[in-house]
Amino acid sequence: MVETTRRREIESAASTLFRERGYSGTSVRDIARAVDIQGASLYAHVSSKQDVLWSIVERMASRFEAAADVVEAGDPGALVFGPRVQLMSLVRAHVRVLTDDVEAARVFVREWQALEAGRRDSIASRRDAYEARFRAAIDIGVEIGAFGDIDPALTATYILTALNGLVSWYSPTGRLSPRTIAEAYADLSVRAVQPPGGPS
Amino acid sequence: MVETTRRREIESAASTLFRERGYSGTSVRDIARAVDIQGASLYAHVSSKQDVLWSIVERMASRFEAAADVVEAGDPGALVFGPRVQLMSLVRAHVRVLTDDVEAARVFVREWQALEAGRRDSIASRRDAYEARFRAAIDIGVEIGAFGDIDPALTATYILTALNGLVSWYSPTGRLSPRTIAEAYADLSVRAVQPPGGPS
DNA sequence: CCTACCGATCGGTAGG
DNA sequence: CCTACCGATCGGTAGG
Repeated sequence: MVETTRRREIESAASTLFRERGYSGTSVRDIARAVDIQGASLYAHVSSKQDVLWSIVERMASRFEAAADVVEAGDPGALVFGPRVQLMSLVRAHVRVLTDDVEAARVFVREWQALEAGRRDSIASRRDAYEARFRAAIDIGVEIGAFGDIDPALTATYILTALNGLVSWYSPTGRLSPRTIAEAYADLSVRAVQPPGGPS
Repeated sequence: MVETTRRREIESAASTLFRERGYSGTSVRDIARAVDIQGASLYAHVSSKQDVLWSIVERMASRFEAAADVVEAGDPGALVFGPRVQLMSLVRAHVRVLTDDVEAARVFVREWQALEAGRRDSIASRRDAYEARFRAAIDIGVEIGAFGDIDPALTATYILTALNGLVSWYSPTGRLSPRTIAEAYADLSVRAVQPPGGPS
């Protein structure tokens, strides 16, 4: 369980399989076959099937958090342009993480509930905290009147589920580039929170 | 396999289990236990586990189609008020079907890919046709300038995935009523397609 | 709807 | 990383 490249190979193969068949629809032998070893040999690299799922989900959770950190720390325009720009940046960052590794992203979005209780709870609260960052931007926008009179929590959920929906249709070889999608989704999201008269 | 009420009981119990653990994470014995019979006895009512999934998914597909039929046939205002009202009505109808039976809706949204190839393809094309009805409303709005300059296909996907996201958080006992959600989601969706200057 | 049973496969361990 | 193996469980059938 030391050699990192082999471990990554396994996680990558597992991501694809978990995405296609789900966590419980994928057997340890399926994963082993995908990396051309015997089923039992997989345990030379991982300690359990749960362990593989955890690695994938945990890594993706960290990526989303790191991307939001960059947005919140690095954008000097946030204070100038306010919640509109902040929300658009968060959306673009989220889409970028999703499209950077759709296989793993899909596992994160759809299979995290297959984690054992303790780990599942940990991911659940990290997801809540992450969603709160979107909610915060919307809160401010509503307060200062830059956004319409919307429910911030419900709106954050609406937007985030729309973004996460990407994992069920996006393909790197599809007609739309990650950039195009990120821009279109940022526009749609920011327009959804607009006040009736349009942006000021 | 005649008695309808028992069959419905089984499908309802299966919906809950499929929602919680996924199709492949649920055993035939799990379903049987939920309706208090022996595992093998389930086969007196259903012909296979796939069969149960199919019944749930097919029924939900029909409900979505029927709801959209009502919107398209029954609303005399559609011609007067145009694509804005049409889109809002489609959104409201979709949310209503989702909230009417979240357990089954979640199975429809998340487990239909566990169907065997033929049935999966059939559902896939019905989903495409359904999404096309949203796309059509958006197409018209863009053409006549009621909506902004957006990609109708991408926008329809954005909206529909946001709506379907409901299945991962909605609870009948939660703080938000189906009506409140339907109205908020219709507003958010219609604002997302708005032209820059706001509605005319 | 039950008991009894089927072959196949499951996640994982032992011991090299 | 392999062979050999473990007990448990899988979806489903036979026969009543």
